[in-house]
Amino acid sequence: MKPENRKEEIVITAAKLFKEKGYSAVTMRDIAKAMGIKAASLYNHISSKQEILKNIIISLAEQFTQGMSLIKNSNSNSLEKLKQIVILHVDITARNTFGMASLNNDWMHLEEQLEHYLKLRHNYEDDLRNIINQGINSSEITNSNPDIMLFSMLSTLRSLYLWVPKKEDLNPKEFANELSKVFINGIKK
Amino acid sequence: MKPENRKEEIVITAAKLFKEKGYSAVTMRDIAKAMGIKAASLYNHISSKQEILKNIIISLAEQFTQGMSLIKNSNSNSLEKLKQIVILHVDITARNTFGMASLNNDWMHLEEQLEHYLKLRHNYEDDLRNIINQGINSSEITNSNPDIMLFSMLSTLRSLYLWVPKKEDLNPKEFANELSKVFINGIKK
DNA sequence: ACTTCAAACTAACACTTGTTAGTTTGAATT
DNA sequence: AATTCAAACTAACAAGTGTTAGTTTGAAGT
Repeated sequence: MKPENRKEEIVITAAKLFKEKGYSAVTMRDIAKAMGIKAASLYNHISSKQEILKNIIISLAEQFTQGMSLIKNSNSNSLEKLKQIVILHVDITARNTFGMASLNNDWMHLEEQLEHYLKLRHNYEDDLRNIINQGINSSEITNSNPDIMLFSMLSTLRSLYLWVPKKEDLNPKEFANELSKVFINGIKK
Repeated sequence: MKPENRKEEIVITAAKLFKEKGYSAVTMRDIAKAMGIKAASLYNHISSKQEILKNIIISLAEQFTQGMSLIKNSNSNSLEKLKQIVILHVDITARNTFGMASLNNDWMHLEEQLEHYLKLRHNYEDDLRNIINQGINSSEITNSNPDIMLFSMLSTLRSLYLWVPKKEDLNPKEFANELSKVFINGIKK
């Protein structure tokens, strides 16, 4: 039986600091100070700094993988699937703004888990690309460069962690809905 | 008369490494090794690690500011201005993929120049927001949440450094043109 | 040949890093 | 009252950090 609570506190505190300064610039002493304890005490709950990063990133990456799996196997059409993907990103980001910063900016500091992470990310991108291509084939989506659409969507969705916290007035559902409209219809009147 | 060439080499080498691992994770010894010299030798050309970061980021930030100034004072309509902004980003990014990573991810490690940088960035965002609002007023742009359009565009443009190097087949002009189409018309057929 | 000087070097510094070992605390359980 | 144990502590480590001081190298200009 592990003290899962205290460990979770450490991971959350660390994620907050990682968002501000990045993994490498945050020291174990920084994390400890933010919790009001000494650095050595952290090791009663976690085994290494690396383990904190792994906990933040891998759990998020797997949430995305799982969400994508549901969406791609649903029988919605492509545009509906894309909307659901926007919702997936907004939801996960809204529940974990701090961790999303690490997922985006500190994944390269993963050690043992780097390969696993890269595999998940690659598969996720492939799934998204497939949905776009299916949309082009079914004439739901305009037949221009699918990589550019993929890039544009993914860049925006990956940056959500920077904007979601600033838009607390808009609830996640509304935010996702407005954002989908921009992707799908563009900004032109 | 300063050895501006060697200094520039250091800055470029550092930017490459900063892109891979981030400012904090790159040591002066890393930079030196990449140039085939010893860390202490770097100090014949630069005064500190911080100065390298400043050189990378501030020059880029000022290029954006200058470009924006030309665009906002032109007498194009709003959609044309937005196209020109896409071109601005693609051009600067294509000429400096490494530095753009630092601009996006390491600006918070600026010290003396942090305030200056934040001011430039804030003004840039305001200018872009104004162009969008003008487009809404002139009925060129759809009257939905302008912050979401701003966010979507800016996220994509800021992530260009990740994608431009992978798309060497597409020339910058074409890339910018395709990307503008996605922003303006969306992905729907 | 002599001087100059950019640009490299060696050696060292004070400080910070992640982490370990061993110890103390204090509340809950027996 | 005695025991247990999670969770804190102090003290220390080996390695790595940015940076400085002083020295050597070697090509270019006189």
